[in-house]
Amino acid sequence: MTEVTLKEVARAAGCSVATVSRVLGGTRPVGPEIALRVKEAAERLGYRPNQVARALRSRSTGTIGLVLPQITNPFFPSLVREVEHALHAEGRALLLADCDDDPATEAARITALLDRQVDALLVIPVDETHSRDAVTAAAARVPLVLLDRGCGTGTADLVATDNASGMALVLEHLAAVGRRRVCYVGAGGRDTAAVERLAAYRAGAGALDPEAPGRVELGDFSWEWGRAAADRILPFRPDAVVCANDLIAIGVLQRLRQLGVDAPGEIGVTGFDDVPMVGLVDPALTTVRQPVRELAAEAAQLLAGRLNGQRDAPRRSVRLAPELVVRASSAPPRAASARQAASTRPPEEDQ
Amino acid sequence: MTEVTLKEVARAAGCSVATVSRVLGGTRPVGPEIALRVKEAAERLGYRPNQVARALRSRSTGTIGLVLPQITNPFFPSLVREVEHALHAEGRALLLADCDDDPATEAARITALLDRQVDALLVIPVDETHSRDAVTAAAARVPLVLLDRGCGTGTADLVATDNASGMALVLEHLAAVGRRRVCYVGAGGRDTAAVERLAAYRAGAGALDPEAPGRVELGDFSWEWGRAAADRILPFRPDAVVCANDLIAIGVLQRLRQLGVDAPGEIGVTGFDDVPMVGLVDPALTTVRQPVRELAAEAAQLLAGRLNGQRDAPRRSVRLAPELVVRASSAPPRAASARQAASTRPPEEDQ
DNA sequence: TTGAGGCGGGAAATCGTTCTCCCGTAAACT
DNA sequence: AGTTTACGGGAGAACGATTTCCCGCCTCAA
Repeated sequence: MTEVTLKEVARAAGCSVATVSRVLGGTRPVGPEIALRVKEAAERLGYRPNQVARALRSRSTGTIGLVLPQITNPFFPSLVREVEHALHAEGRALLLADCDDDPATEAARITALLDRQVDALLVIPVDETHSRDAVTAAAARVPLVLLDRGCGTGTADLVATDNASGMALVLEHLAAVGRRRVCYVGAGGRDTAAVERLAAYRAGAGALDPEAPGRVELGDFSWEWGRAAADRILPFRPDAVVCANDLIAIGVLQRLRQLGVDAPGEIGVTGFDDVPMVGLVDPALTTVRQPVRELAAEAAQLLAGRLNGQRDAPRRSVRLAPELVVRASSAPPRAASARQAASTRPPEEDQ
Repeated sequence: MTEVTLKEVARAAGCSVATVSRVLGGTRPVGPEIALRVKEAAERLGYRPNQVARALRSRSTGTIGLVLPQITNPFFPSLVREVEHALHAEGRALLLADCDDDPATEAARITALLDRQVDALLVIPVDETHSRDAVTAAAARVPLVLLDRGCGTGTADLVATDNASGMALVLEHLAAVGRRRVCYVGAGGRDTAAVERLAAYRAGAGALDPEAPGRVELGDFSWEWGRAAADRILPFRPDAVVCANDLIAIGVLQRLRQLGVDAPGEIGVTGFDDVPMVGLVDPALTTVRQPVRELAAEAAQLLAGRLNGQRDAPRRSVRLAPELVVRASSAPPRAASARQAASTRPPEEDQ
């Protein structure tokens, strides 16, 4: 009554375990009358194959490890959700590991997952440089796809948002609504999200104003930093603040409001990620939406490919284009000329 | 070079696999010189025990399944984080399953995890009634702890916040700041969070105002509903709105501001959960903080107990007391008498 | 009629552990 | 001295599936 095994099904169906395995797995043709008896017996006994035994024999657990910096970072839950759905749709399961933003914990989690014989790993690295050793070591043992963030170059497959083009979209948009005196509130972390967005800002802001690439304040990805940064960028007298993610942008907006600065009338603000909570700030935040579902789907597909023999295909690096979501926080400034305002679509209403 | 097994370590150390297993597992005393040779060989070869084989033999995977309604619900990430840390600290791993708020998916995920031979399950049920069958069936096969939400009575162990006392704290507090004309914006879902909070409101609100228990609007746990509900409760002319969770409260606050209603001057608002984003609304939200870490720790400990033989101990139901966090959104109303205001601690500053 | 080939089915090896026997030898007791 | 423990160690049976052989039978062609 405890656990129905192949052997018991075999006895009930009056045949050998090999035959039962073949019927249930469809591995080899089996005579129709025996096949029926087997299926019936399995059904009647409520047989469920033991995945552990199956894994031991076939050297595949059907399990994928996901290692991420901090599940409490509001960008990750939706990504985790999509990954979970993509994997379960293929009959795989997800082992989740949270690193607390600490590279040492990350390394420990990775080896723990490898010990559990995961078929593959999805890793969102904590730190571009400090994560590298653990990631490359792991990539030598199982297929490994870096997700959302890179980690050195060429160490593993990568599926991430194209941060550079996202930032370019933001800068183009700001130019279109007539903002020139932009500045940047970013994160000083060594993860690629922080690094690439900053680099893209520096590369693109010069087109708006030669001084703009220099007007940069770096902290972390929190709204507390956004609040603090607001005070530090005011001396620049900017007409737009480009933020490295939504949390920072929200903090900036809050502090500006507190200081009585009109946004977007006086200063426009943009974010990055389009996390759910941008829907509740006022003014609604213009931001760059990461293609979360597509990231997850692409990563899952890449993994599936690696697991089906394409183990030694060349490393792939997939960049998915993000989408600019224009909302109220970057509406044309009060002082904008009529020409510019007319040539621009009005920001969409707060959803 | 692919995978170091016990057999290879045994050969390198010049002894049998049984001995190696005993040395590494500490199962039985082994002669000191052989023990040293074994440890050295294992170290040198970089031996890592295959957890799958170990699981098959010892009938324990060291793996725990966590089944939750929606990881994108902002209350869950911190809970998941604490659970993950608690489990990894004991050398276990976490299989995560997201149900999309759908009982059918929930049932499928549960059986998928059981097929994977999880040692135990943590379940945050989607629906008090529709989740019941799957949960009781699963509880018959492995230790199962319901987390944060119940599911019928007596079907499994339970670790949750004491919603009733949390709601009581809110009502007491509102009384203390001199608010009487309260109403409730809740969720009509069949999960216990919704049900218990509503019941506690109905039970306690009568002490403030005989009419209060009747002033109830039910929707779901979203801030969209909070916005909509704000319009529906205004005809009550309340001086306080008690919300079933923080998202609803945030929506209510937003809509009130939009309508030009002064909060907390005219209407006080309270939430429930203390999710991170309450830090960024204005006025800062008075809410009930769930003891997330303690919930996770208690659940992990309960599981550990069940896994160490106390399989048949009587079902436990642990309720942890939440804590009222007083912030600006429930400050005494403008019209409050000096007597009441004086007898009340001023709301703490926005953190 | 007979040998080759296909096909349905079973026996048993295998995956990498853990754990139960069992066997020697040395120490301790009668 | 003889018998019993105690103990260190090995051989091998599980665990529950998959998979490789191999065998008997039936069919078809020579």
